[in-house]
Amino acid sequence: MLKHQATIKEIAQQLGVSISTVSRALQNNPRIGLRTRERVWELAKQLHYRPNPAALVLKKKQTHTIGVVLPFLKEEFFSTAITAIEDALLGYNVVISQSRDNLEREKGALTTFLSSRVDGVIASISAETHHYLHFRELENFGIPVVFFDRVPRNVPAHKIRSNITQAAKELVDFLAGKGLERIALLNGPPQLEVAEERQRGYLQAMNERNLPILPQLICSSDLSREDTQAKVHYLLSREPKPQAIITFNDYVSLHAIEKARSEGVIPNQEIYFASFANLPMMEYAHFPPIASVEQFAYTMGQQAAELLLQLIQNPASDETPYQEVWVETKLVIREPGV
Amino acid sequence: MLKHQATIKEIAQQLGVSISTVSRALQNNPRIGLRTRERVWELAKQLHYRPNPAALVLKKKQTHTIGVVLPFLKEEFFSTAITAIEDALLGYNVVISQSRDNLEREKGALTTFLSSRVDGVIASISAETHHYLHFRELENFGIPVVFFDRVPRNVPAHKIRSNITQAAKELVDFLAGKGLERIALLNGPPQLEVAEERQRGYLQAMNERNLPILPQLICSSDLSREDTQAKVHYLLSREPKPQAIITFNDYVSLHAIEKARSEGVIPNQEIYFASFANLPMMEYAHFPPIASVEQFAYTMGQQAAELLLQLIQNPASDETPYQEVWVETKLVIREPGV
DNA sequence: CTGTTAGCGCATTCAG
DNA sequence: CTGAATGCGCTAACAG
Repeated sequence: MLKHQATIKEIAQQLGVSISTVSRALQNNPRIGLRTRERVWELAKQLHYRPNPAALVLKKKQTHTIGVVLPFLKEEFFSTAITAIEDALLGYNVVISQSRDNLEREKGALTTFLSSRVDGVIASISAETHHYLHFRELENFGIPVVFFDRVPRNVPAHKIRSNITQAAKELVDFLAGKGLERIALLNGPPQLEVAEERQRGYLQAMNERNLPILPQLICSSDLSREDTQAKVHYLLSREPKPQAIITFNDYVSLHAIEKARSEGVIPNQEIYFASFANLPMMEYAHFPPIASVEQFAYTMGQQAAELLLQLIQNPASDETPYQEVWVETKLVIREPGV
Repeated sequence: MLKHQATIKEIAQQLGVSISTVSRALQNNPRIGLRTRERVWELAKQLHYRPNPAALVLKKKQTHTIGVVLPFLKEEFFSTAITAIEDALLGYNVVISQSRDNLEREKGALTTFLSSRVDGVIASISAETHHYLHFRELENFGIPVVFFDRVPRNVPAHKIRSNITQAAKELVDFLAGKGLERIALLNGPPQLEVAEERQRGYLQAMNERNLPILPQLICSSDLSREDTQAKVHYLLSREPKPQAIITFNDYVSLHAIEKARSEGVIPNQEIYFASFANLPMMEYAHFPPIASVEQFAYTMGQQAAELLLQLIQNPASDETPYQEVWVETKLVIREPGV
């Protein structure tokens, strides 16, 4: 039982040298004699010495910790992004916090991050988030914030995003190519820029193809299963019924399809479903959306981490412009004949 | 732009009092006059003062941080457990690290935890982990470690576990009740106690029911899709073929079923599949296992967190016995007529 | 009721 | 080549 983490002071005492000698030796400072350095290193190893990060933080003003807030870890899109962030931020501690699509939780996470003096923050905002003051506060303290995927709307910030507008157009084009006309949009919370973009792309494509834009076929869910299914019920009771429904993401799609089936609809036959994310688990789903926009979660996480790293290293003066990085998407079609 | 976190020193200077007065006032120490306390609090608020945790750590020897290592965040069982841990450990920072079923990564995570002086660790070991020295090292430094679900085999430790042996028996009983006799076991890595328990329960139940125990129908996967599918190929080429396959968990089951289908088997008709975990996503799977053991991930995470909290608070002398907590399981049958 | 001081573990400046 | 002294932000024992 050691029960105690060794300090340079102890090493110094045992070796009969001064603390600063040990400190320097441990940093392989050439000013310290080779012989001494070796002795110090040896004893350090023997005592399982590890520098106390708290002391380092106090001196260096850098915690080597970054905070990540995102809605749900259980969504594979986000857990994959986390993996990328971990990989890109080797040497940093990554503290993760789930907002669970709740603004108050999100604020709480940021407060914790501020208190613990993280060096930077990566965020994907909650479905409830309609202002970004809590993020701005971090920036006021010089802590850079990079958003990915769910970025705030109409707000200058560092953003890693997919070209959702374009992807939404491709989705409409694909469905229209199948001869479908009444295409509905079951979107996510309007305060999310990614929702606005879906709608923009949807409208553009519908217009370009001279398809009818029916306001009653455009609605949005707060992403809960209940709300999604209520909206599906609403859509299915319109006249004429939609022939296709584009949903905010694969989870919404799954919930939507479940509801549609319970109302007697045969998915991707009577009504086509298409969505965003292209989660791996869709491969095993009974009734997956027929098409989904692959969003490359790993790449997004990676880009976010790399940008943050850059912002942390370069002082980030007040004049530094906000960066926007665009990540490719890819339309994945699931042919029915499996 | 503030760009600078205020300190008690600054507050003290601006108020013309001493540092310790401020420190005490902020702790609402009654020794400080009410008037002074109010002034301190007010200025602190105004300056957005937040205590520097690094300084606190240096004094108090407590980081209020706990580390969690587990195989994959993207497995819903684990992300749910994390959520429970977060909920139970309010006020603590939770640092998460994925081993990705890799021993070296697991060791790396623990080294980081040791360096950063976490107050405790919660772990679910990797598929490769066959010794626990890296965990013992933390304990040698007085850092308590609680394992959940994937606990090390034949090693005294704090463990939160399901009664897997019992659950495995129920699984066999269920399948035998359907008149099936040749029941195979596609298990996980043998070094996991949870794998051993599956086998124990399987063997017991098979024996009690006088069913044939065929060694060639018992094998284990390293949990990768490839290995799982290779083992399925092996099982399907035995003579006589198994009538049912119990798999390590739902993911293995999904991969197994996928392979079986590609070999022309109709799942849960020609060959029945049953497994552990009962992931919510199974509800949407095309060919889910017919039965799955619900393991209550949230409860397990919660119990782990609560036990850890207790260990952190109670000094944990060398005499403290290792605790074992058992969490209920529940057999969930998915009736085919959906 | 309040101030002074020491010290947590470490890097670093200034002296030898 | 090495040591002494200082300070990072904070608490707490000791002194008034």
